[in-house]
Amino acid sequence: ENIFDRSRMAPKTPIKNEPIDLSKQKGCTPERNPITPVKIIDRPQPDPWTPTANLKILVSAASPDMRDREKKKELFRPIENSEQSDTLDSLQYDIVDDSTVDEFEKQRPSRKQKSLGLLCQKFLARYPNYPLSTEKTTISLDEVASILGVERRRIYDIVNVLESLQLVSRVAKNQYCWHGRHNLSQTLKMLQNAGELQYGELMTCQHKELDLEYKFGERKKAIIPDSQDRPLLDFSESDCISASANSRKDKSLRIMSQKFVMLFLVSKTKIVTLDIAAKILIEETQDTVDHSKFKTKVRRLYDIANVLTSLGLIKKVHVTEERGRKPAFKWIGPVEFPENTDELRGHSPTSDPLPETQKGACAQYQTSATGKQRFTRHASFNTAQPCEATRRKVSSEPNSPHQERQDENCSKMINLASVCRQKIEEDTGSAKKSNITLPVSLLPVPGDSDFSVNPLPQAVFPVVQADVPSFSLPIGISSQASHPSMPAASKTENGKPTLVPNQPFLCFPSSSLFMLCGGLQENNLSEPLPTVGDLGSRSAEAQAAVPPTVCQKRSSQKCSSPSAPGDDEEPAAKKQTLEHSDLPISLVVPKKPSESPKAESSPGSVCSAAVHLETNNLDLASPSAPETANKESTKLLDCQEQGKQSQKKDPDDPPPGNEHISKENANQPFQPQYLYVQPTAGLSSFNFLFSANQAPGAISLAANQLPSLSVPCVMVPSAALASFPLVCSSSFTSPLSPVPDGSFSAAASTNFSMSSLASTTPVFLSTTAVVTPKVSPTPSADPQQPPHPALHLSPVLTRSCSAVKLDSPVCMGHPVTLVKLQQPSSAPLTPKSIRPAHHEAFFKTPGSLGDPVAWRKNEGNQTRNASSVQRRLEISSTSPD
DNA sequence: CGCTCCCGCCATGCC
DNA sequence: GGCATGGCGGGAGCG
Repeated sequence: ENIFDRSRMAPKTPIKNEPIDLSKQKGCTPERNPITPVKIIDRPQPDPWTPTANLKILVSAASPDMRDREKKKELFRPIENSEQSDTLDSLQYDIVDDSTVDEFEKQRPSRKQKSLGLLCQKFLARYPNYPLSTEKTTISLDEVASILGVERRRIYDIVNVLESLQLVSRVAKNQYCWHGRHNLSQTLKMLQNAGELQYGELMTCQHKELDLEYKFGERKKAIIPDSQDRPLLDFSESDCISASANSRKDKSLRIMSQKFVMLFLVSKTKIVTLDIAAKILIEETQDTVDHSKFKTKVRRLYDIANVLTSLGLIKKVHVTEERGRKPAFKWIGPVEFPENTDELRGHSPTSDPLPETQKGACAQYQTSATGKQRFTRHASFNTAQPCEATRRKVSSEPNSPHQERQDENCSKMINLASVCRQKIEEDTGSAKKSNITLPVSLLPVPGDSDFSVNPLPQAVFPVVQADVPSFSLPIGISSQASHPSMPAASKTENGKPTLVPNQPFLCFPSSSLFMLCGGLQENNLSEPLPTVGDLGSRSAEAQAAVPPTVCQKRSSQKCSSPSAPGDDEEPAAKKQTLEHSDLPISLVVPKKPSESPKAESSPGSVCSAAVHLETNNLDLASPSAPETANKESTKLLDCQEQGKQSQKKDPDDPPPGNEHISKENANQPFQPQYLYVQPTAGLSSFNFLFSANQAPGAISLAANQLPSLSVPCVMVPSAALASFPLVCSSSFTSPLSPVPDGSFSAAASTNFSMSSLASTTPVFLSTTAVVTPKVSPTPSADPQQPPHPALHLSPVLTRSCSAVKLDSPVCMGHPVTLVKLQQPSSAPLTPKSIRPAHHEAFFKTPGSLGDPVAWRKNEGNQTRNASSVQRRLEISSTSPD
C-alpha cells in the first residue's frame, strides 16, 4: 500500500490518489491485500485503498437499478456531505483517470468520506426505514461490504450498533436481517426503562440541575453503582435465530451502544457528553480508570455516535462548561414513547401483543399488535398523556398496524420493559408524566390574539403524527375518515365522542374540530406559562411534551427553537454560534434574543395542550394511521423535528438554513396553531383551520411535516369552542385539489372573513388537506429537505399569512400541519395505493394524496421527517411512480 | 494541538 | 486450523 501511495504521492490519503491508480491498476491489481484470506476471498478485487474504487466498479457493474437506487439515496439522504454524494457520483459514474486525478483526489477520498457515519448512511440507504412486513431483507455482510467498498470490519461496527437497537438482527453467519425502524420505538422504550432503572436515579437527581447535564454526569457515576451491569437488554442476541452467543466479551459495542442510548433517554436534557458517557460505560465508577481505557472507550463511543447520528437519533453538539467546551451528543430521536407505552402496558397485561407473532426469521412486523404500536405512538405524545381513559383508548387503538416487533426478543424486551416500568412507576411515579392535562389551558388562554391558543411548536408535530396515522392507515381509514364520526374512533376502539373525562375537551364524533397548535411567536418564551390550569402539571407536562428540548432547554436550552427561546439562561449566547457551525444545535444557544420575549405564559401550556389534543386525536384517529406511521415519527415530530432535520443535514451543511434560522431565532416560530374544523355533519365538506395564534406567524405551514391529518374526531374544549369563532365556508377545495369547486376565490373569501374574526390570523380552509409538501420536488439542492420547505398553500393563504411567509424560514421550523379532513367522497385510499404519484398529485388530491404521503412521511421519518418526505416527493417527481 | 476516528492487527471462540 | 467476530489502540486527518 505504501508503495502505492507514495508513488502516487498522495501523502495524505492514499485514497485520493488511488482512484486513478486503482482504476488503472485495478485491472492488474491484484495485490489486494493479502491480509485476511477471507476477505480476499470474498471480494476479489477490492482495492483496499480506495473504497470508492470498489464502489465504482460495483456500481457500474450493478444493474442500472442499483445505480439509480444509489443515486437516489444519496440525493435524498441528508447525507452529511452533499458534496460527497456528488463526488461519489462523479466517481462512480465516471471513471476517471489520472489526469483528473488531482481533482478527484481532493474530492473524494478524504477521510471524512470514509467515515463511519457516512458509511452508515450509505448502509441505511440501502434499506427502507419501514420495510413492509412482507419483505424481509437479509443483509449479507460480505455483499454490503463490497458494495460499500469497505472492509467487513466496518460493517460490523455498523451492524452491531443497529443490532443494539434492533434495527437488524443476526440471522446467521454472515447474514443479518433488516427490520427497519418498526421496532425502534419499542426498543428505545425498553432502553429507556432499563436506563431509568440503572441510571434513573442519577438522572433524577441531576435533572434538577440540569443546567448542563454534564454535571450530573458525575453524579451519575457516583450514584450508579452498578452501572455496569451488563447488557440491559439482551435481546441483542436473542435474535431470531442464531443468537449465537453472547460470547465474546459481551459484545461491548452492542452493549455500549445500548447503554449510551439509555443515557440519552434517561437524561432530561438529552445531552450526554462523551466523557461522562465513557466514564459511565466504563462501568466503574472508577474515576481513575486508566486514561488509556478511557480513551478507548471514547473512541468506541465515537463509533457508536456516528451510527446513531446517521440514524438521526443524536447529533453532535458541544457543551460549554466552565472548563471549556466538551464534545457531547444530543438526543434528537423520539423520546417519549416509552411512557405511554408503559402505561398502557401496565394496564393491560403487558406484553401480550408482542409476542411472537413474528418469529420467523426476520421478523415481520406487523400486525396487530396493538399494544405496541400504541405505545409507541403514544409515547410520542406522550408524556403528556392526559387521562387514563384517553390512554387506554389509545392503547386500544392500533396505531400502526405493522410495526410490531419481531420476535421473541421483543417479547423479552417488553417484559423487561414492563418490569422496569413498574418499578419506575413506583419510584418515580408515573404521575408526572401521566397527568397532564394541558389542553385546557390552551384554550383558555386567550391571550389575545384570537383564539389564543397557545402554540407550542411541538404541538404541531404531534398533531402531525396523529394525522399520520389516520391517513395511513392501512386501515382504510381515510375513506372513513370522511365521516367524521367514527371512523377513527371506531378503529380505535372506542372512539366515541364524548367528553374526555379529565379533559376539558369535547370530543366531537366526527371530527369536527381539530386543533393544531403551533408555537406562537411569542412562544419565545421558553417557558411556557402555565396557563390556565395545568400549571402544576404543566411543568411536568412540558417536559413530557416537549421533553427533550423545550423543557430543559431552559437550562440548557438547546433547542428550544420552537417555543422557547430560552429563557434567560445563562448559557448564553456563546453557544449560539455553535449552531452555525454545523448544525443548529448548539446547546447553549437558546437564548436568542428572541424577539419578543414576551413570555406569554401560554406557551408551555399550550404545548401541553397541544399534546393532549394530539393524543386525543390519536385515539380517535389513530386507528387509521398507524400502520406505517411510526411511532417514532410521531414523537419526533414533536419537539424536534427541527432537530432532526438538522441532524440529517448536519454534517455538512445546513442546507436549508432554515433550521438554523429557526433555531437561531429561538422564537421561531411560532408555530401556528390551528383549529381545524372538520366537516361535521352539517358542514360536511368544510374543514377549517384556524390559527389560534396570532395571525402572523401562525400560518406558516411547515412543509415538512405536514402531513395532513384526518382526524375523525376532534377534541375541543367545550369552553374553548365558545370562544372560537368558527368559520364556515362552503366547501371549497383547495385549488390544488382536484375539485374545482370551491375555487379559491371562495375559499379566499372565506378566509378573509375568518381572518377578520380572528384578526389577522389566517384561516385556512380547505377540504383537502393542504400539504406543504415541499414545494417542488426539486430539492436537489438541499441535502435533504430543508427543514421546512415552503409551503404551498393557496395563494390566499399566503397572503393572509403574509406576516409570515410561508417560505420564510421561520415557518420552516414548524411544520405546518395540515389537517385534512377526510372527505367522504374521497375514496379510501390505502396508504400505499395512495402513494403520491406526483407532487402535483399531492396537491391536487385532496385528501387522499396528501394523506398518504403525509403519513408516510411521518412514519418514515421519525427523525427525519422532512427528509423522508422530501425524498418521496423528489422521487415522485423524478420518477413518476 | 486536540478532537475525531480510520484502520487493521489480533484475540476470541465456534466449527 | 479456518473463519467469523469484534476488541482495541496507534496514529493520522482535520479544524
